[in-house]
Amino acid sequence: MTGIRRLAQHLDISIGTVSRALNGRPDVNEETRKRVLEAAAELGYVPNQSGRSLRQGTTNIIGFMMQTGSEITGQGDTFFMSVFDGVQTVFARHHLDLVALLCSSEEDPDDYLRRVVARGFADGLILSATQRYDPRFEFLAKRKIPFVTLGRSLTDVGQPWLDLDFEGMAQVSIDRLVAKGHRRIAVTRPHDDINLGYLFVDQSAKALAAHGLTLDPDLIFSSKPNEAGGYHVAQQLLANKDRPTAILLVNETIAIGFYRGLSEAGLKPGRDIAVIGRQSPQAHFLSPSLTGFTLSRRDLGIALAEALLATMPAFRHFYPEAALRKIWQEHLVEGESDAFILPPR
Amino acid sequence: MTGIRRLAQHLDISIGTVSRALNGRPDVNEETRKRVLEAAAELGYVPNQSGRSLRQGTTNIIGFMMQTGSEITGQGDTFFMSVFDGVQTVFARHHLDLVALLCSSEEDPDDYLRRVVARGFADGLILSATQRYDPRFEFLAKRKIPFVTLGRSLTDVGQPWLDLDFEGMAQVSIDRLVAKGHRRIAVTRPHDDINLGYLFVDQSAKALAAHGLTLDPDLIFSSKPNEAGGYHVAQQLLANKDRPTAILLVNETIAIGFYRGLSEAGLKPGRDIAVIGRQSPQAHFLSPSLTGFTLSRRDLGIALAEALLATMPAFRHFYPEAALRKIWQEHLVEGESDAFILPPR
DNA sequence: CATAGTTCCGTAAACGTTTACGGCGATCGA
DNA sequence: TCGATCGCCGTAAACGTTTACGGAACTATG
Repeated sequence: MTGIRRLAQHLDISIGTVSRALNGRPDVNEETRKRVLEAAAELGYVPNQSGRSLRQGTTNIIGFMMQTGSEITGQGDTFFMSVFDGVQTVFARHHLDLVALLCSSEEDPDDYLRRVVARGFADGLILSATQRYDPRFEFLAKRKIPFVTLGRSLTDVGQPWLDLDFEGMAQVSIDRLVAKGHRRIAVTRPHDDINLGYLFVDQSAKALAAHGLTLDPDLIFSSKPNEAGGYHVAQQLLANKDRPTAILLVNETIAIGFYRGLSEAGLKPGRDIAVIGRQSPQAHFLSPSLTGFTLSRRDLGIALAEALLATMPAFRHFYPEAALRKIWQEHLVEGESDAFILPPR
Repeated sequence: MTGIRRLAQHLDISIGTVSRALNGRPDVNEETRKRVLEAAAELGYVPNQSGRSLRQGTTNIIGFMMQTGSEITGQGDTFFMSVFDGVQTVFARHHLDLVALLCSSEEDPDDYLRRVVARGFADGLILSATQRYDPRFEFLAKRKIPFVTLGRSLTDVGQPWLDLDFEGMAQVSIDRLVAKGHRRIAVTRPHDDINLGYLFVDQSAKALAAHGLTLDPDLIFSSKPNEAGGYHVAQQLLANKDRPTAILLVNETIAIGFYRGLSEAGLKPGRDIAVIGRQSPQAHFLSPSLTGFTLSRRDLGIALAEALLATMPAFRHFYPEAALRKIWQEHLVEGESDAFILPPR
């Protein structure tokens, strides 16, 4: 309705000049630029996205792909919301918009991604929940779509990634628990093929080995990354004939269910068993308070955005020294849940 | 690259025919349609969204507007994710895609919406977190953008809405607590101008009045809709000189923080105070278990999608009898948190 | 004063679709 | 047999931008 044509007509100049004025091109008189901008504001003109995309093959949209359905996505959405906020502060500087691309639980993620790319939805993508082997990487690389992943994978196409320091968390946790006398330590891992599970379990085993201990395969508990999964972990733990004295929870969201499971059996974290997990807005208010790792998700979002832009030709020069690949250290917040010290034998 | 032109050339027919074949137009030979579809699949052709949108002014995208930043969005983890899943099962039938439009916490929601609309992002919108008076409604109505809201508002432009039965929850909760002997009952409400807070508090007062009781203004606790808010509520409650014997928590996510706050003061829900809240995946695993209201969020999502499509001319005839406005009853799941019975005086 | 350079602006061609319009051959009805 | 109808298809004009190109007016330079 209020296209550029109408705006040009209203100002009695050509649409070419209007476009140049709006896009900050140098070859336009500053005086007329001012007039154009004022008129645009007055008439509430905003360029039509379709027309612009069609012409210059760019959408000014970055998509963050995630999966819906409570079964699959267990990451609390407060996690992503905080990350989003960091991402957006960077994008806002470049007039980029962030949208969440929601892959239904009924659709195959690879098919979904194919559709997104073919339709030309976004100029760049952020992928999360990276699988151990993730075919999405190769697909995007072949199409030369800029993307960054939140999470590593054994599939490596040279794209930037950021990840949390799961190895570090395993190492620090094991050392800490062993120092408190624990020798029989359980670990959790997500039930699916998400990559972090492998990293965490492997490093836990290595850390134990360094102390001359082994990771009992019966003490590796798989769980869905949600509260129900945590409850199930507690049940697995209780069912073990030689009950472990400590446990590491790799997922943020399972702590609540795990606490509940223990409580029903009359056990209390920090008194009857040592628990180390991941801090989160929820876990922070558990009782007894959870000892766990944390980091600023907002900063993570900022880094994610910068890493992505650093690979996009149009924005690369803004971020010449962005960290393209980085493992983010988390730091341990001490709570009461790992207060349980095993008496020396 | 692989545009419709290339596809037509490969088949040696005109692009017009190709387009008609792909779009299921009647005036094309079934034989050639088959050839076109096969070739399209073979070459991996997917119509460019920008070109299509530009031509027919439609994007096949529905946007769900939400706000990022942990301060603001406190809706429980998987609440939206489950709703999304319901929405998508309906949209999938019509080749509509759902994306979450993420309004940064640094941007004014009204401005954001203006931009979204002007750029022609989506064919329809779903709004949540409806304010008591919500200017977004009038803006969208004036532009004739189809939209539906998850939540009522005093602003009413005739759009469809769905909402949870906050009045019913207040009524049932109050009746239940009064029957257990409670006379001094506290309620919570969100700290901002979101509409549900007014509904809930008003109805609570009415329900109390029906029993000859009054709602003490000092027992209306405002809180941010997150765990920290719940903790703060507990502190407010403990600071009250004439401590209430029961409390209603209107937000899903505040229960955990509230439990923690009580626990630090040596109080236990169900033993020292009666608590009724809202069920959620987290609350389900609280200990003692929370008595609270729940409903199928997936069904809510389905209804939301159908209500929206029923207002869109292109889809209206598919949903002739969709509920355009409906208050969704929740049902009470009994837990242990309201077991506390006040001895008769 | 002539020439070259600069500054600004208008013109028009793209970008990839969809769709109104018209046309051609074939079929049908009388 | 002839006109009308029908089925199918090609042509070309839109949709709203951006941008390469060229030109007009002015300035600087010799």
